[in-house]
Amino acid sequence: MTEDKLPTRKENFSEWYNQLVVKSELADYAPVRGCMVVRPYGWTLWENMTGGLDRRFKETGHTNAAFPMLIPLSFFEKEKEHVEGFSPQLAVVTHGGGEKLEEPLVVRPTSETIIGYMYARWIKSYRDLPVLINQWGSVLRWEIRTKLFIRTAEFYWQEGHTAHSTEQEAREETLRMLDVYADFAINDAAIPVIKGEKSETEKFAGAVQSTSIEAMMQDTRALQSGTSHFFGQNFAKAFEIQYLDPSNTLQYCWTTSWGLSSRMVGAVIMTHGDDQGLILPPKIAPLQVVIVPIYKNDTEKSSVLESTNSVFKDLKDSGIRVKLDDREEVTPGFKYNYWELRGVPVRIEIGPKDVEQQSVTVARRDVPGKSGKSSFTKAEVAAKMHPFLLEIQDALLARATAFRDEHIHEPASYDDLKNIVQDGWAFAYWCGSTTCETKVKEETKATTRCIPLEGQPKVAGKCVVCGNKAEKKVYFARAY
RNA sequence: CGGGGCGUGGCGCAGUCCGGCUAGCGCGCUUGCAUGGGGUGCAAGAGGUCGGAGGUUCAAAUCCUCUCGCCCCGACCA
Repeated sequence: MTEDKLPTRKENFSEWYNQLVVKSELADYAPVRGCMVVRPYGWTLWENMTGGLDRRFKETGHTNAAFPMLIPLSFFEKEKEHVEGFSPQLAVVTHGGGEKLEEPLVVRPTSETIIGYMYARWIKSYRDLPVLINQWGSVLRWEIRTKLFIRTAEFYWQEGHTAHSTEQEAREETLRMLDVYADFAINDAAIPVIKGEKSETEKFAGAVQSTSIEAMMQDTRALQSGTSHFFGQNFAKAFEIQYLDPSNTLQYCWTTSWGLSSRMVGAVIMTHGDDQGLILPPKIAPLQVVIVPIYKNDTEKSSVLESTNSVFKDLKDSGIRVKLDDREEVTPGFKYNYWELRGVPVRIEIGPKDVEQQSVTVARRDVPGKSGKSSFTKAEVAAKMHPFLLEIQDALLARATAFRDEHIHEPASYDDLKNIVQDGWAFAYWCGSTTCETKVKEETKATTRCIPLEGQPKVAGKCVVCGNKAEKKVYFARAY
């Protein structure tokens, strides 16, 4: 375990991220290229995220199930765009039990095909609809360039798959789950996101329409943090997912899928972290409070530990995720840096002076140095901690929102757009043509992120690239 | 696929050109003592078939041949 200083975000944002993930013990590199090991601290963070999502899925009527990891290769060939989109990324199992398999099996890169196959068997009548199933698991997409949490071959996620009797109901489901993702991102992860529709080139392979939530990282690059797809009847026709309607006519279902992955962990790191390390939002932080005792000799030690123990108990009893760092072999200063690197939202310091005054010193992770320190009386710590954590949660969201808004600009011209996307997002009229989109990508590396669902102008304008009539505005940005 | 670079304790490196005692250094790790309100100091330890195979030699981390792996740049792909 190395505890050297991180590079600053300004010096080298990418290197800051790579080292931070490893040093904070969120994750580590696995012996297989492209794969990562999620360490206990990182997995606890992910669990706190999945918990918030899973609760929301249940509230919106979904139930969990599990589908197999291995999928017959032939399944992928049933939907044309789907196979074209995924075949370069597939890992294929050709042997089992020492023998060559009759049909190769694909390690799932996503589960539309196998779930579609099962839905076709289960759905017979309009009375069986809607089917609202979610699956938690991992998937594998072959990747060369990897970055822990952001792009790895295997990653953890959930994928919801639903089938409906009408187009409208399926479209509503897609937007409902996009709202769930946005609500989670904003309120739990304190990440402001923009909901929008993907362009033809950016949408999911096989979808009629893809929508996503897009977040801005501190290097101003965009990160797609959750997606929701409307498939129309594409998969229903490929897998014959059919039902008899009330008039005894055979109909194809309308299906959707939606997913949010462990990439969200990367989003939390790159949205909130600073040069000292992680800054975790209290709602999802594995530890919300860490207590550091300070003493010089045995006399001080016993009175200080008495105080830390009682504060620890008060906080724990009130439902706070708290840790007492009573290690004797490292100094308090070392512990400050250690827990700051790991992003614990609140640090409580208790020394002889605090004991004497029946108080504790409280330091906020999101406000470094003396200005983030204040004093609570010992008796009120537990009562004050809940609102204090909420205040921090709000401050993180406000800071991230301000940062994002400062880096979104509306270009006055195409040249202006080229400048803007070097250090921000450009919000501009776009005619919708792939030609214009591709031109921007080739000349600036920026792609269209999404056509936002909200905040569209009432009147048409001119495409920032070609000058033709444009109905809607889109975000252009460099993306992960 | 083309060009360049690197493999030496857990991590980062020196030593290789010009072969020679027991292969060093920093960080980390273990133990002890002191220290303790912002990355503490001192001392004693543990830990290496020098990427692998073969060869030259009295003697190889060092020279020769083959081989494996990784990184960077370019090409290709999205």
